[in-house]
Amino acid sequence: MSSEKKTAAETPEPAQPVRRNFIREIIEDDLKTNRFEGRVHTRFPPEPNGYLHIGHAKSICLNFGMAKDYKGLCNLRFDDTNPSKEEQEYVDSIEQDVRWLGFDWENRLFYASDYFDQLHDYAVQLITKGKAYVCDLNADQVREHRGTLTQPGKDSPYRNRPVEENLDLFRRMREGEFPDGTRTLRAKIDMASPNLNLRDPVMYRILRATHHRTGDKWCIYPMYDWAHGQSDSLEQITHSICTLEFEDHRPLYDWFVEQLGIYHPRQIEFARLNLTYTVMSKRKLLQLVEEKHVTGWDDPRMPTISGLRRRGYTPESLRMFADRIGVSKSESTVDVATLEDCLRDDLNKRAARVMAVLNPVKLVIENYPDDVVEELEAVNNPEDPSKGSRKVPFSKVLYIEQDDFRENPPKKYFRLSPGNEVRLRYAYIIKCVGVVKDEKTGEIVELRCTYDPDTKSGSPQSARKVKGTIHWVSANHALDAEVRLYDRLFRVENPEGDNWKGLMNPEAFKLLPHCKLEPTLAIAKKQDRFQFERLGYFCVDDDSAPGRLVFNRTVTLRDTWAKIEKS
RNA sequence: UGGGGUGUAGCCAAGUGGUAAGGCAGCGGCCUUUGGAGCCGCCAUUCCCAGGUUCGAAUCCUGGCACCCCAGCCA
Repeated sequence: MSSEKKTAAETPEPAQPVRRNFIREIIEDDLKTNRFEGRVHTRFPPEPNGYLHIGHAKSICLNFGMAKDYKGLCNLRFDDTNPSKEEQEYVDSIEQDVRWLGFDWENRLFYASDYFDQLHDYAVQLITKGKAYVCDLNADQVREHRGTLTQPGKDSPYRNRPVEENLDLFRRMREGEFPDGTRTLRAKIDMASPNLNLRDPVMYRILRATHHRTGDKWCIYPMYDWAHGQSDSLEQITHSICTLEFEDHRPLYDWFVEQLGIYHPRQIEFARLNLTYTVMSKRKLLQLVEEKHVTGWDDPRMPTISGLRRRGYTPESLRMFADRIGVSKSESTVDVATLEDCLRDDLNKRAARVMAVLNPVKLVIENYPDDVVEELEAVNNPEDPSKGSRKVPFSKVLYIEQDDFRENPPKKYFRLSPGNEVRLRYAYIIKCVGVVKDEKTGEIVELRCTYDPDTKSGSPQSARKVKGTIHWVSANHALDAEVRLYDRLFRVENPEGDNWKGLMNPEAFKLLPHCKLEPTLAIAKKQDRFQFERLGYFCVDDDSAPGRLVFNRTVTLRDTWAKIEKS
């Protein structure tokens, strides 16, 4: 975004007509009433305790997207207040993922830990005002005093310590005089509040853990509620967008900034994303990784951004998805078909078409000369003529897909069967005249066909129509490749309950070690994406190397035949 | 049975007192040298339920019901 363009007074109307949502309404209202001097400044605040998933992508698109649409800014801030769970590996992956998604925080990369000193000073201020106290209760005792959902809590016996004593104790907490968990600093609010977050919430706990950025400087660490709002305030955030479960925390968020008398951002909550056939909680994703149910955070079956990237999803398709599903406050589970459609929509326009045979069966054209190789013209992308065409070698011996031949074809089967004709894409119409089987297993090992030389694609006499067109590769020219077929991680829409791991889809990964590809693919580079005609979209996997090609299936094409056959 | 939220089609989601957008899925059809793509059509007499206000209610009022979140020194 260029920095020169902001005429402060003009209404920062979104450039394109965009989908309305309640957050835009709030922002536009705040702009109208000049609540934040016409500024819009958001932030994406991940905790670096795991890899980002597609639910985070929704939040990233929302936060960066709102900032962009209203000519504002969006910060990246790591919420790193719990060193026992956070690691540098995670911050690195998060930065990479946000960037890959297409967003830029420019020079505004922050950490809650940047504010540890300031937060400490703020805490001293609250103590001095009599609004916070050091509590000697241990965790169990604090719980006992908290009361229940229906019963008020009891005041801590340490609640009314003199300010001087609190100041002294807090200093000694910070200096490491007390063991972990023996004391906390608590806000003095209301132990009888119906909102449990207001029953004297803990602000600091004693925790001896090495922080990935501050090392061993601190042995007390701020809690989320104490750190988050103040960080927002320090960064002059206008709209602090978070998920629904923090709605109950908003009174506390507001209470802290008001007691401190500092700049007051506005917290807005929206519903987190759920997707069918997968799990989204960080806890469960971590478990899948640690227990080796998947190969890692970037396993192509994972709903993580790195998994989707490796699977072959594009940033564009993920942004399109975020846009399509919208933002609201009602709990929702989006059909994964919506995601898949976004990918197809994007790649249909961009991905080069190519022919690949995943489950090959040999096909011999009996009346085709033994030693001839024709170079046939094939269109690279019918949706985009500017992508031109390429030459594909054709010869007497080919491979076709096992699925494209049926000895006993069902009704409406348009592909090859004994005595039937089919077009070989970009080549000739052929007829099946024989089937060679393995004597022992009965398995079909070879199809014998004849071709009609008058039907060459593009030739004037090629107008003859047949019902089906199938893809093929020339056996002598084919490249060998490994193809990894991926599908939904779980067998059921909503994998819940204690047995959720038992609901995993054993078919989510299938290895095809010997697929046959047209020779064009020899130059495919990592992350290149293609449409394998009639099959789906595929990308070159990170494991791929020259001479050892590895492709991942990102998503299949829509398959009308599969539907017909099912019914 | 405390507090905070949410209920519009199979799944998302607009709608802000004037007569139910859009997308996904599904279903028909056209077209097609990808059973792809594209195109056309269908898909809520009704908005959780019941009353009420109004000429007029998904929108306002009253009373119910259902579901989600909160009792970490996690975020």
